[in-house]
Amino acid sequence: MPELPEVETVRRGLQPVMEGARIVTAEARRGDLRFPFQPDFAKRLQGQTVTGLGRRAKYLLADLGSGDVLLMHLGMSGSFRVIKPEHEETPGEFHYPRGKDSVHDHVVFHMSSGADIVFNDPRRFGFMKIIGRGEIEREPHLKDLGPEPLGNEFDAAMLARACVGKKTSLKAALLDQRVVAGLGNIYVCEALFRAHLSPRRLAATLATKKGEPTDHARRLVEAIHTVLNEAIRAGGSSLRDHRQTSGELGYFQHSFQVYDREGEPCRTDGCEGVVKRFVQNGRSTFWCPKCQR
DNA sequence: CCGCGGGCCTGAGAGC
DNA sequence: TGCTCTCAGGCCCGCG
Repeated sequence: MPELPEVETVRRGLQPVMEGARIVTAEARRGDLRFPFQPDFAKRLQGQTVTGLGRRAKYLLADLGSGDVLLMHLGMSGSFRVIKPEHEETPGEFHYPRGKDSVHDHVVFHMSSGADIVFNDPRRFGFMKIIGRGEIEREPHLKDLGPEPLGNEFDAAMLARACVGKKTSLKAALLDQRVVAGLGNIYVCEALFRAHLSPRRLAATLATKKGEPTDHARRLVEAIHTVLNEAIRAGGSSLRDHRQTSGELGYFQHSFQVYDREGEPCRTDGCEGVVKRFVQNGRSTFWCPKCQR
């Protein structure tokens, strides 16, 4: 499921009920997700105050009062939902479980705010892991990540530099989290479309020319900024699993220009092209061969 | 070192 | 209805 806009949507939904609140109890309702839970995972969270909730690429990081950090990843199908108390009730009163469809509810946090936070992940490609704050830079999942696409350091010069010597397609380069961290299949397709660049183009063609980033690199950075910001504003894209923490769907899928639009007309003004699909590195690429070069 | 293909899981949808 | 097949928003690993 989740690429950067979906994860950021989840972060914004969880922040008000997590930050400043205490995890009264945590439950891991099975032994593993993508990896086995650490021994005493739930116990180590019990009683911890969440002092902040951040995001790095597609990872969520909850800072804990103990100085530890809870690292969370949603995999392909992970989602969080917040179950709020119906009235102003005594904190400590739990509201979960609820509903029948809870087989894939794998982790539950009972918060001192009165909210229950439920992590659901049918495919179990997600994971949670507690690490020390000092270990963040050495953490294998984080240490090779490239720049945040919406951060200050990600610009045309940086992208151009990252493309130097790349022997792969532009599509594959943008999916490579070492080049830029947070894009996935949808937003790579959408950004390439908006920049009118072919997913088949060699990544190295964006590389720095005589110390100056190419216009193509500038266009692409601009397209990435636009598409991510719009998607965050829309609460992400809901194809099947993604939900906002309120349970509402995101609605950026209605703004897709190419993703999942095979055979439909290109939406570029004056372009008579048709959206095509083909497989690149084992993933579907959607694009308009007429206006993406 | 780099780039690619397979594998990890479950569920939805298409086709028969 | 029910079976089988393909495909899905991510990432790790092993191979060449």
